[in-house]
Amino acid sequence: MSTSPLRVHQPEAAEAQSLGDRAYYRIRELIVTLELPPGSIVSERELQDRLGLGRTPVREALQRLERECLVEVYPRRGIFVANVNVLDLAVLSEVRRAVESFAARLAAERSTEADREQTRALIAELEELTASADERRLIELDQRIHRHLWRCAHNPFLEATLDEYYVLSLRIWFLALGRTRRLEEAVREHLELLEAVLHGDPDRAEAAMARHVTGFERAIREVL
Amino acid sequence: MSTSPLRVHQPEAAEAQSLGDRAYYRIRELIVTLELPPGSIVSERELQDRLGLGRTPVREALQRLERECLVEVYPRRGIFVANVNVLDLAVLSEVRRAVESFAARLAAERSTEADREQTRALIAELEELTASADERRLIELDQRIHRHLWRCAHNPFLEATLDEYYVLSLRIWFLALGRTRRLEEAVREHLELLEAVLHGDPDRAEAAMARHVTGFERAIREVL
DNA sequence: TGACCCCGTGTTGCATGCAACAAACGGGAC
DNA sequence: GTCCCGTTTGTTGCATGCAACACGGGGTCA
Repeated sequence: MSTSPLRVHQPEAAEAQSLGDRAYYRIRELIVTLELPPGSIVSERELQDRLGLGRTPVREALQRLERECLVEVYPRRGIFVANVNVLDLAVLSEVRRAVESFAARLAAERSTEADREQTRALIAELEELTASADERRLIELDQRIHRHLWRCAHNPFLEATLDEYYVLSLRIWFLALGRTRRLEEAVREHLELLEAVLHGDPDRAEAAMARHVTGFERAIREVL
Repeated sequence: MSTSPLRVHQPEAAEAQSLGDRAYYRIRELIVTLELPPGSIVSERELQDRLGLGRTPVREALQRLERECLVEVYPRRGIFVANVNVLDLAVLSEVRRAVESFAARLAAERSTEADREQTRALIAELEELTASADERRLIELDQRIHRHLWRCAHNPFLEATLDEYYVLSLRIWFLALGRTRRLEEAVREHLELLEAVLHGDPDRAEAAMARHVTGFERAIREVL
């Protein structure tokens, strides 16, 4: 599992981060990939040993994760990986549908030529992918596509907000991993979405993203 | 100044919070109300003395504020209150316009009877207020209105996200304090907004909120 | 006069120790 | 057997100490 090619995106710096940041990204990945499953207990001490880090960085990371609803801290009792229920999925998808759609609209309006270059590259990747549908690879690509679109929107606040929501969604996706059967759909949705952004069609991009998020929600809910 | 009736809303618990939370809310208020002006340097040590708290809670608060773009930490050099420029206002308002509008739509769709009761109370307050227009009182009321609407939307993620954005906007409002001249407008906008929510008219609520955020942005930009 | 170096001071990053509290356990009384 | 209570263990909240680094000032040398 730890040799899996799949990773929750760890931004930019390979090394340059503080220990607190590194702890954050590593623990977050453990949670999102379900290596630390929902409801499980995690103590600061255990994470210190597991990550080979001191207590301060681990604590910083956990506080951050708490604010992002990935763990729940019960003072002097323990820390638990947040549970997931179908209601969360609805509430979360509702916000994502609105905000991601808006970002897609902006992306269609604001893509620079460099942005479009990358968009074309992603489209090419998508077209190659269709046949050999490995879901983990699809997750990784989905992630890259969303992140790319956020950047194309050229609004850092939006980017940060969507990243937070995306991580929560991604964990739910992992819960459903292997039981969903809509890869082709997803690919088609992405293609239309990217085409719309590439051609600077905000309405179509917004609608395509809304459909994509809705489709994602439905597919997950079916098997959750 | 510290006796001002105006406060950045400090959620629920009067006492029950941890020291870290208390440090967070107090420092945030200092920053939003410009008692710690943009660009000024704040050291952990100084805040410890000022708040009478230890270093750990202060550090936790500062890290949180850094993630929310209220301070900037330069490792081993110092911590600065984030600067504000007109570009930030545009980028921020853009997101707020989209997300607050969406929340207003949901509020119109989902208000419970208890919610409507409070909405009516806020409308009454607004109508009384019109004459004696004290801007600080207006800020306080604006804040209560927005928070109320978020709650009416019944989506905790949305609420948290909008709170974060609102605080950033509020600081900018403080920067322009006393130089804006659109109180009547704001009141009218709020009235229409609340009426639309009260009567369960999502389209009108959404549009009213979009106008409100846009109007706010323009009014501030004029004097910034 | 100007450039350079050394070192003192201030800052944050991180480790660690102590305290407060919550739960679990065990023994005793009934 | 059951209930109650003291103790023990584990957990996080917070304070504090040390280290690494950045900057500034003063002195030196050219």
